[in-house]
Amino acid sequence: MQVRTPLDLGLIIRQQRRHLGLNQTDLASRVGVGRQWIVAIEHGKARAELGLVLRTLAALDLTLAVDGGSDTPMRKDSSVAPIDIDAVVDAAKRRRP
Amino acid sequence: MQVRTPLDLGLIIRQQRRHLGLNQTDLASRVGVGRQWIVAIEHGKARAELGLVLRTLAALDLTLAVDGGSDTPMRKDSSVAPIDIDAVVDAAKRRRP
DNA sequence: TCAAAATGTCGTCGAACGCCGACATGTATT
DNA sequence: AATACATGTCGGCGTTCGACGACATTTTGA
Repeated sequence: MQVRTPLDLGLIIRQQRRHLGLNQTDLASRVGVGRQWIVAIEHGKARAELGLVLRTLAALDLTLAVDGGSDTPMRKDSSVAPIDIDAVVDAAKRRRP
Repeated sequence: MQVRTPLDLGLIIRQQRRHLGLNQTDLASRVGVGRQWIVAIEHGKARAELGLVLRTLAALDLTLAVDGGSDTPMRKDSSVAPIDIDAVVDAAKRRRP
């Protein structure tokens, strides 16, 4: 499921919470936040703490993933290995000798 | 790329920022936050605002996705359509008549 | 229908946010 | 070596968070 806005996240959380048969109070104590925080996040609170959000997803057995950019690089030229030279040089440069 | 902790997110952001050839100041103004916020998030700040995080990912052309739970259900019995009865009933119940 | 449970909202409070400007250090380009 | 740029860190400031308790409003179940 795609997540573009805080509300997207909130709807997913609510759906999964109900899917697991939990009420807001249950989930709140499981995550370690106040019940009111659950209410807020499910309503798409934009200024919620990142850490609490991640803990909430974990408590609901949901996995978060980021894709795009350097992951799944352009497969147009399939002959050469998908190595990002810039990234390699970059990484090598900032390694402590 | 999997995201389990705020630091995971920070490392992905940093990598993608460099991949796009941006410095922290560039990214900050692109997202609409202070440069210090970029510094913090790349270091795994747990209490960062969700909304700013999402805007940052969008600014970096990264996509966020949630999977698990009711999404990608068990494909063992491939004959029947992958409909979650509970979810359907649940949705129908809370529709305004 | 009625009572219990779930959900949404209010106000108070200490703590932390994110912004800004200014340094300090590191890095690279000449 | 010297300069310019990138990154990390500090303190001050106004704003907002999230916890908590209490209450209002659905929603559920017998």
